[in-house]
Amino acid sequence: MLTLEDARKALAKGSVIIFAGPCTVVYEGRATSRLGVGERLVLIKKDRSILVHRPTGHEPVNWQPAGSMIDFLTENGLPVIRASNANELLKISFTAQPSLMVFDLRDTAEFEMYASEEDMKKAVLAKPSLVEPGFKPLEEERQVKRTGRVDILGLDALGRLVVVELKRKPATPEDVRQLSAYVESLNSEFGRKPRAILAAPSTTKAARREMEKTSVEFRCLTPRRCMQVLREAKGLDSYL
Amino acid sequence: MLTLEDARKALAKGSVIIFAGPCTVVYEGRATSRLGVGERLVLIKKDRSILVHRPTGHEPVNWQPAGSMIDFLTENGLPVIRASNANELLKISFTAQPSLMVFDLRDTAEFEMYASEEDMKKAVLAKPSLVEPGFKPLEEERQVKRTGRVDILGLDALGRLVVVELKRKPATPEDVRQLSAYVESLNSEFGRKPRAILAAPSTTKAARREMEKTSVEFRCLTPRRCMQVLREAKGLDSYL
DNA sequence: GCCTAGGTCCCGTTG
DNA sequence: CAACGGGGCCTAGGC
Repeated sequence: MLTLEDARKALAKGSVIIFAGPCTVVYEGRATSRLGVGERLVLIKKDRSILVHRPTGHEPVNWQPAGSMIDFLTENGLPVIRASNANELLKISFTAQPSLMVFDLRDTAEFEMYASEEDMKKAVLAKPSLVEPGFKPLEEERQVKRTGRVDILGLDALGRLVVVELKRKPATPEDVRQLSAYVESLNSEFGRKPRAILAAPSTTKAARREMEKTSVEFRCLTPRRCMQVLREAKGLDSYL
Repeated sequence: MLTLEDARKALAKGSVIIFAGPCTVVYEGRATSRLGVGERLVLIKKDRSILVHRPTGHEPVNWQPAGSMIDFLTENGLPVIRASNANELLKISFTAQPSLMVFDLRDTAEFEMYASEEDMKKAVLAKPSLVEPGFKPLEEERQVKRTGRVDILGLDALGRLVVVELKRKPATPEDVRQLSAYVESLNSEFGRKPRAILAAPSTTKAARREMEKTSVEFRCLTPRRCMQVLREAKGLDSYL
């Protein structure tokens, strides 16, 4: 039978802890929440992130991000977990003795994710015609100066400035507004409107309406196609 | 020693399952990911949501939302979990015998959250002067017709139409664009520009610039203040 | 430290 | 069903 003292030691040692049992949960911070008695799992990781999971749902019902201060207390003979940081407090009060499990997890593997918006950008830089024939991205340095608002700056076949926004999901009116706001700021800076191209697998209807109003152009581009292009480019690289 | 057959039965019965052990994870779907060998916790909930947790970090490294199809297989004498839905596949392959835990969690409690944007709206409807002296929200019916884009429609002390956008966090340029897009659509519909008020605890600098350009007004309003007003309104209700 | 943008975001609500 | 916006979003990157 593991005790709170075991939990303290395990956490100090860098283990992962799970409590399983009936509890109530109170949270005060950016918002406030209350959760009555029910049986839940409480995960405490070695970085002192903490998750309260109900028996359903992808998302934890309550949590505290990594780096919080974790205290194990006893109130009325039952365990209480306090997880706090500068502005927030999470308090988990068990209403019966929970079971306690300790895990020593070694995990140093790298996590690799593909088909992100960043990958789409790499693909377009490797093969600019994905945007349109004759499209030429500006050199990296001039890209960087404009970073943060637009994904790719370039010139079209006629030498006109083009701002390209990439989306891995169907484009929304929000995406269109973001792009046309950027066009406007370039316009007032240089006195000339650049072309704007929104490259995404599709658009919502409202986005399409917004595009017509603001003369943002749509170019169909899927993450899948971009990954193909990246594979081909890589294959070519290793061949050469 | 629990077996995969036990896991199948537990899941069918509505229990929550945790596997703990070394595994690799492959995901194919909206994106693609690869995770090499490492020791992790795999939670499978009764709604067949599934979470793969590494020893650090609030977020699961891989997952599948509720309702996926879960298969427990054996490959080379070791357990494999396949969690799939129409378009996505998550495959967890253990590289050594994992431990298996089963939990029967009863949890029917209601989760209550306060200080949401919705609560801010309630507070303003209870005490419209939170927006400005003389502000009068339109009746609920005329609100509803306009729902989905703007939080509150009302009239100011001079009878002018006012659209109010509430935010519980510092207002961003995106928030300003959203509001002014709405103002524009009302303008082209009625031929007259309504006033626009963004009520939030603060604004980012870029948002402030965007507000000046588009004549969106700022009103400082915190979730905390709104909760006070709601408590007072409630207290008054129970007194009357 | 603030601020911005992405995410397999998830999730609820509405048309 | 798509679509739209909130969230204690979290997290990574820039400045």
